[in-house]
Amino acid sequence: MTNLFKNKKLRETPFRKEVLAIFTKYNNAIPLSIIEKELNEYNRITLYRTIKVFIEKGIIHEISLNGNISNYALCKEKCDTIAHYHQHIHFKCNNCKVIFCVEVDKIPTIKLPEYIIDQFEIQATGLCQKCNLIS
Amino acid sequence: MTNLFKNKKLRETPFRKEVLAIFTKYNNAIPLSIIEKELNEYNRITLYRTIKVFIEKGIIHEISLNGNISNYALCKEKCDTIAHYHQHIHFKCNNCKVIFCVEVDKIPTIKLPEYIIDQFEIQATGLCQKCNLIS
DNA sequence: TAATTAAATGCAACACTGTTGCAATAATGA
DNA sequence: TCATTATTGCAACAGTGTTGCATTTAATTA
Repeated sequence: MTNLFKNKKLRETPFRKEVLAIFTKYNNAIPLSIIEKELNEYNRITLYRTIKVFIEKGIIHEISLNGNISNYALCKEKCDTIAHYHQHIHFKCNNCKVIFCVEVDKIPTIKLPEYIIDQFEIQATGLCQKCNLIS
Repeated sequence: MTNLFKNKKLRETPFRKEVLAIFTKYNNAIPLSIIEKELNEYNRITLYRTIKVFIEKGIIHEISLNGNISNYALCKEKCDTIAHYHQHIHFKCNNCKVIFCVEVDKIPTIKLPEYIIDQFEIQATGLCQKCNLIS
């Protein structure tokens, strides 16, 4: 994945590598606060711009669930500068509060008489496997 | 609807009536900026607390679409202090940028092997009827 | 490898949003 | 009408988003 930055026409800097490494370490969506904790040292403006450019280039995507601060997760699909294409839903566990990107075979579609839909996003809340086993 | 506040155990104040009137005037979700423009005079802390308590009491609900500031819309269903129950999806028109709450007969369900889902929310983007006719 | 150039970073600075404690004010029920 | 309790407004602060500009660094070319 060394050439991810090159593919996206981004310069490969130590800071960007560090931030990317944090995203690959986690396999779920994470808020800024976790990224900040993982970084030994950082400049908040650079981090802000790094997140922004990662989203623009389709490296990560933002997940805004109502009442929650934004979370970010790696894009697994062929996202690019033009658009994000996701075959997954966003699931938030009400117990552990973790937000997962869950891959699904097909996103159910819905027809609306008065609207032309070109993208769907599904957010769900409930219990993740781990929390379900415990309770 | 005069007794809406009484039902929710909220005092009926001039300011709350004003804010509620703005919500009923619009038939789509609106951001804080529109509410602020509609109010002749307001205190931002009071507005902040009004929005907060309206959400808590199930009078309005918040809609956070990725990359957008929060929008708010009246709850049409039997929402209360405990939970919001919505039989609608949130649709954002890519052209006019308006966010609509679109009532649907049934929300499609999805089964995930490792998660127990208890609530769904669907967000869609595309073109609304008006913008579709124009283009 | 060194020089060039264009991008990325860091600083300063500001605006906006979210949030609390507390005193003043207003709505409700008796 | 009065007492009680919720609501409002002020002051104040923290956090986040954002920009311009000078400095530094990565990538490119000679």
